Amino acid sequence: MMMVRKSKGLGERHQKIINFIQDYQRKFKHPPSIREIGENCGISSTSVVNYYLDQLEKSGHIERDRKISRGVRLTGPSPLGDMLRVPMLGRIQAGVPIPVPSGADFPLFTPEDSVDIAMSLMPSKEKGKELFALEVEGESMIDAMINDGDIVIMKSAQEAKNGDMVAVWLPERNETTLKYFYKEKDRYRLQPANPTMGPIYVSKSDPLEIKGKVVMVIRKVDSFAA
Amino acid sequence: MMMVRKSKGLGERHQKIINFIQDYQRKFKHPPSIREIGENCGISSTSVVNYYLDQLEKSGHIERDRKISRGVRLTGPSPLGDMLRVPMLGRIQAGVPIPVPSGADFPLFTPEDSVDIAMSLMPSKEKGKELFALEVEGESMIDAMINDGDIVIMKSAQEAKNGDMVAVWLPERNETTLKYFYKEKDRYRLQPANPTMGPIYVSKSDPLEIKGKVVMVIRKVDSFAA
DNA sequence: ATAATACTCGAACGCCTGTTCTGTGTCAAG
DNA sequence: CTTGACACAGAACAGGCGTTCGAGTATTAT
Repeated sequence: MMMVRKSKGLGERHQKIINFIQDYQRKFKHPPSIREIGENCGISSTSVVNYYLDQLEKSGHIERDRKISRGVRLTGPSPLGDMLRVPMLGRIQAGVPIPVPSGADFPLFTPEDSVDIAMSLMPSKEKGKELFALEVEGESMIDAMINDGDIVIMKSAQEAKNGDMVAVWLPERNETTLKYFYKEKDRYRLQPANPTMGPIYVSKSDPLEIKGKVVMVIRKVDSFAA
Repeated sequence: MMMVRKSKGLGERHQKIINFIQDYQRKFKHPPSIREIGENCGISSTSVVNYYLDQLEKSGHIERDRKISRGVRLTGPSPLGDMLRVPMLGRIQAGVPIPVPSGADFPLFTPEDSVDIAMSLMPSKEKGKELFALEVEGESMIDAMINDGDIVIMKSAQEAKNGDMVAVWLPERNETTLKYFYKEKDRYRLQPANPTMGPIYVSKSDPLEIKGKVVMVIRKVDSFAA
């Protein structure tokens, strides 16, 4: 007869160890040591922990940097990953200029009022260089498929290529708006994202300030319990 | 006279150390040791590294678990944090039923075709319980302020409260749609997110399948280089 | 029963690592 | 010049930590 007990997948201890590593990493931001794993999983010998760690490594559940302290890490669902912390600079309203990052107030850490974005979601590799976030207030951006409460992640920019979605300040209209940007013969075409709405044309001689390119839009559909 | 050199903020070495810790953590998934910091920052003595680490700790840039190996971690921009990995189940199209999670095909890890969401962005504490992501195909959801290519994060659900944004399958119309859900006297009101568009009314006697609640919408404005 | 395999423990070895102490050179204030 | 804060190097110490070895127990196959 074959063994029927638990030879197939992960044993109870394997799972316990994986869970502990995950919890420990989440809590202390660094991996546990072999002895710590043992103490918290009811294993009294470091060699036994090493025994299971070897198995978990072979089965692909963890990786190990041998010889160095706390060199274990989970491989699978990546409980921790690279993310950007984008500062939330303020709100956009139609009639109010965008509070662009005034320049060198960037190294200031604002753990609050910031948005975390998973690196894997960032389109280009504009790694948080001059990214900032704004919350949309009011429904003035509705023609850009952006609603009240949405969060737009923007990259600071003064110029734009055709097809970029940009935040522009139109002095003549006294209006901030988000539109797709197209340079035409002798004018700029600001195309709403909503295909059912028409574009705005701005002569090249008229003032037009590009504030930044939109990189991402996030809408949290709270539906906060009533 | 006061010192004018660099007493104000962070010195060159402070910055270098912070950057190294960040890069190292990103690369190896665990913090560096004091000696590793020294070697990579041009510091030949561990005591000097410790010297700077103390300063960075007092200034709040890092935290330290004393006495334990590799117990340094950045505090500010949180290069690593808790995030959810939501499986991307497929695409939504107007005339096609939503590929809901058919039940127990959940523990399968799909490192590809998944979306990482920062925990801090999740509205409620529906911690990845039955979350799944869908990519919107076509412009059929445009009345829900959702466009082609958008990613919707949904929570599996068969019922909904008033005000929830839900994905519903309307057998009579043979249509999948995202709408705000309101239960009225003898009918359901499906309100588009776009205020300029009118609602759809469905009699309570008519069939209506709620597939899930929309938790978040993400639009990546690629503007992929032309 | 015997052998093989899986699992567990304890201890010891030795490198890794954080901490601490002593010493040196610089620079500005007194 | 002296003093003292500051930046840095080097060495030494003590404990942390991964690794390895020997041995014991239980379960299963032969």
